Amino acid sequence: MTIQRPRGTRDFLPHDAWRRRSVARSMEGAVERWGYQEVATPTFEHLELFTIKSGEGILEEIYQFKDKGGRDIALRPELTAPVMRMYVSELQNSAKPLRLYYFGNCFRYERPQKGRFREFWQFGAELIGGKSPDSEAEAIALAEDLISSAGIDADFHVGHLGLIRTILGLIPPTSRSGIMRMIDKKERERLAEELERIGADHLGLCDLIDLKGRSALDKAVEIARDLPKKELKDSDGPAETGKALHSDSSGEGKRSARTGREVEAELGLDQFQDMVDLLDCHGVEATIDFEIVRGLEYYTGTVFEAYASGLGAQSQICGGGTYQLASLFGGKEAFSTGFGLGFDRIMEIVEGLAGPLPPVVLAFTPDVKAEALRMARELRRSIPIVVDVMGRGLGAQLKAAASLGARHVVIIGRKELDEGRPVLREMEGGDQEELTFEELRERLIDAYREK
RNA sequence: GCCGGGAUAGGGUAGUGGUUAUCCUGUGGGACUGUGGAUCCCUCGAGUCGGGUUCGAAUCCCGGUCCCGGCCCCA
Repeated sequence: MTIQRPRGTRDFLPHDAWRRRSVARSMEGAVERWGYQEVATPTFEHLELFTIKSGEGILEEIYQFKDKGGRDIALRPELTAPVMRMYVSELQNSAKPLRLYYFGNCFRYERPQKGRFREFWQFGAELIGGKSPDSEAEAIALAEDLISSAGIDADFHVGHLGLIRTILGLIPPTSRSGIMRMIDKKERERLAEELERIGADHLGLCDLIDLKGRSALDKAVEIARDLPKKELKDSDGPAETGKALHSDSSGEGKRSARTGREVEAELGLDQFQDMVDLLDCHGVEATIDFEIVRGLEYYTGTVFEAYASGLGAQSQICGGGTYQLASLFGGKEAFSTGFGLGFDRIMEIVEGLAGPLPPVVLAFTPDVKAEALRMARELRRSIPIVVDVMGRGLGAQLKAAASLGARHVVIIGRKELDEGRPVLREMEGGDQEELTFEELRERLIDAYREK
């Protein structure tokens, strides 16, 4: 009986590995043209790093264990927290903003299904050190560039959490997470019923998350302006108004005295407007969509997601937003915008990639093996060269070359060596010619360039 | 964690309780120690695992594992 792979893991055969590396290289090339630098963090971290950020609830989906020193260790379930941990401990004093990217495997103990595995790869970037419409727009434009560099079309949806958080602040805390879930799950009817039940149906939440596209922002601004006048109808008690607003302290009286414009600014909607305009300058088409909430864990402003065109429910391939995590890990507060790309899902969509180029085979008669190996060594400085290790005769070597898919075979025997003119054989068609070593080398290099 | 469908050589498959498990492809070798994918011959290689029923199980039953699809979840 053979040993199986652990559930939810995959082997990548040469063709798959080549495709993945090829796409990863395209994305790396693209992200580096934006001036981002690669970073790498450990595959495992202290468990605490992830529970601080995401809460104890994630424990059951984390691969964790005690090491031999009794430490609680976790295989990383994502890469934002490790990168921010690294930032806090080693990069806090570098010039801002910091532009970092990463590509690495992550682990989650989940039920595998289409596009979801227990070991999966994330490609992501973080722009650390500023909370400006400019940096948010850059992050989104970068994400868009990465996805298209993989040869994929995606629809971008951008949203903003300021207003939703404020409205949620008017809702009894016990109802909030349920409401959030319904928004996230797009359970519109249940959401409406629930809002009505708790007397919050007049706050504009349903209207807000229905807002899509160009006019969405104006309408959101209207909702925001009306909001201060509103209180919960017959609710069980006063909700913790304003608590969800990230500027921590504002009394009720002061709040309601504000003008609509101030409220709008405080919610960040004006900045969001700027960001959307900048996206235009970046040449990115994105749909404004206040339904994007991304779980609301620690995102503070703009949030965004991307969906691959032409796929169904599994189509989300990117998610990100603006957050403040540095202080959680003991650093000075720093706003950052980042995103992660689901590399495996992208690979499921990518098509039209060729495979690796087959090598050139150097075939030789057994009596000149030593000379053949020397020649192979020379050629290998420029081109992939394969020589027989099975002790096969010349005919069998050619047969093997054919099944490797080789397009060229160099043939040498005593005669070719004596004349100093190896034979180059075109496998397709069977043309052969005798060349000097230098001519041979040039010819092969050219042939390799073309493809 | 839940529901459903699966699992037979490396890949693809046939086989409804009965000798030695079918075929294709593939691997290695040979015909063929100076010219390829053809042909022929030989070889290698399999019923997911564990229990049960039975004189006898790839086949029927139970459980585990893994895969596929869906639910939950998705930082």
